[in-house]
Amino acid sequence: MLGRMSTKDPRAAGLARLASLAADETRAACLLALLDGRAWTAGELARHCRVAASTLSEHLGKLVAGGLLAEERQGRHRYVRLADARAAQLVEDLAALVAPDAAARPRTLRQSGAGSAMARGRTCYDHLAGRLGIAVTDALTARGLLRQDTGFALTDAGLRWFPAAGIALDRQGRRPLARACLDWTERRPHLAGVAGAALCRHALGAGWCVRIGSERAVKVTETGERALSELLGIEAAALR
Amino acid sequence: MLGRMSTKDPRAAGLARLASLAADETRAACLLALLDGRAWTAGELARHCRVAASTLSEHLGKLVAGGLLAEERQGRHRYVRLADARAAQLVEDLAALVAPDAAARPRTLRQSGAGSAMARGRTCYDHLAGRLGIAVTDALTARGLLRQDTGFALTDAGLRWFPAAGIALDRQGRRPLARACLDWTERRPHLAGVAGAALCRHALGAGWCVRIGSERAVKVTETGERALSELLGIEAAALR
DNA sequence: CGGACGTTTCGGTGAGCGCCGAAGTGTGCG
DNA sequence: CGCACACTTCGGCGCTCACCGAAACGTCCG
Repeated sequence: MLGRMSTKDPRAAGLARLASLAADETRAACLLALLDGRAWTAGELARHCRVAASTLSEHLGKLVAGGLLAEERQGRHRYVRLADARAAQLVEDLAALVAPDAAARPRTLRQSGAGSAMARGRTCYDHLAGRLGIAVTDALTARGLLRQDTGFALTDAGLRWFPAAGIALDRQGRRPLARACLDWTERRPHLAGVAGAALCRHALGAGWCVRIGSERAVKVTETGERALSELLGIEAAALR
Repeated sequence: MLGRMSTKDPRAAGLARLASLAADETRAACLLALLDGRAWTAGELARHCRVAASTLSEHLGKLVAGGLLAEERQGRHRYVRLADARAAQLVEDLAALVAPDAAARPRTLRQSGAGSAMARGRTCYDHLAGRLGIAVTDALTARGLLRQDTGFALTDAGLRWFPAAGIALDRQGRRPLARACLDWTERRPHLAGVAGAALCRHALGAGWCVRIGSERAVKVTETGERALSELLGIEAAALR
């Protein structure tokens, strides 16, 4: 239906082509996996999706051609990651809109175990999500560093807090400093954008939290509990 | 590929099913048309998309079942509209991400004429877009009523300005007061959310602008030019 | 009541596409 | 140099789905 001569609206054709990239279950699984913000090899994704390497290779070709993924070749490996923040935002939007259905069924024990780890804390592209992400966002709001009542933006106090906490904010580029990202386990917005990414990077770098397994789930360390308590008054109990 | 037993990730299956709704050119054209925020009949959409009524009926069935559209039956008519603000946001996101390609080609004279009217001013779901939307957003920002440098939110002054200008803001519900929506002609964010919708509703109600034809395009009236100039210091020249 | 009209259902058709395995290409390592 | 490994290309299979026209169903109106 896309191959016919475009006697139709070119904008509709473009939108359909873009959406069709995510309209396949295997490609959707790739996009969700890549929401951890890291680069995966083609082989890793093929095993993750349980399809032949040849099949996945074709999928990656389409996703890259469509602009959703960026690729980097290293030797005999092909690394892919989400192309940019806009591509990530699209996947986040789609995932958030799907959640109502998917939230209704924690499958096997193993999956529900992994699910609850994901619900406690995870990364979402390049920022924190899950109860951890919500706790941080709420703490920032309660301390007057982030405003949610009139939109979603840092306050002047918040603008000073980040550098003071040793977290640099890169104000170059068009990416917004703060952006709301709808959390698909908590069903409430958490902090994304430049500030969210900087905070997540710092949290992983300073050992506040560590990744669990190869998934997106993260676990708050004791160091992290102390730091979050001191800096933002987050009680460890809120993270469990 | 979707009909097989779901031995795969259920979240990926849900995302793929959602995306597949927009992955068809005809359905995409419907979603874009419905971005005007109004309800269309099945027949109107069929003519707009240039397909048989029977074909379009099937498309509407899928879009409604998928939760993107809401329908209302009136006599022998079937009215459909975008289901809610989240569905509209998804379509807006997709459209914005597509723009880079589509912006490159204003087709025939007639289309480019309609295109420039759309570029001057239009509605985007339920708020203002195009040069008009950008002008309003910029004016609000310049007057300290809206903050974009730290995210996207009304200021306290902005919170007072709306009621003072006779525009009520409904603060019930989960919809954010202010939200950035990427404009696909201007490539910059304009005001969406509760405040954007209220402003647009007021602008149409008070005769600041009127719709042109059956499309989304709107035209600023002389009354509107005066009001925008007095209230926000927007010069008429900026709207042409 | 009967015709006009908007919408829906149904059968049939053709095109697109996801999947695989086998064979081919290129890289790295012993 | 040659094997192992990661990835890609290709041919073929089977399923899905958008499309149409014809016919059925409702509603409105004269």
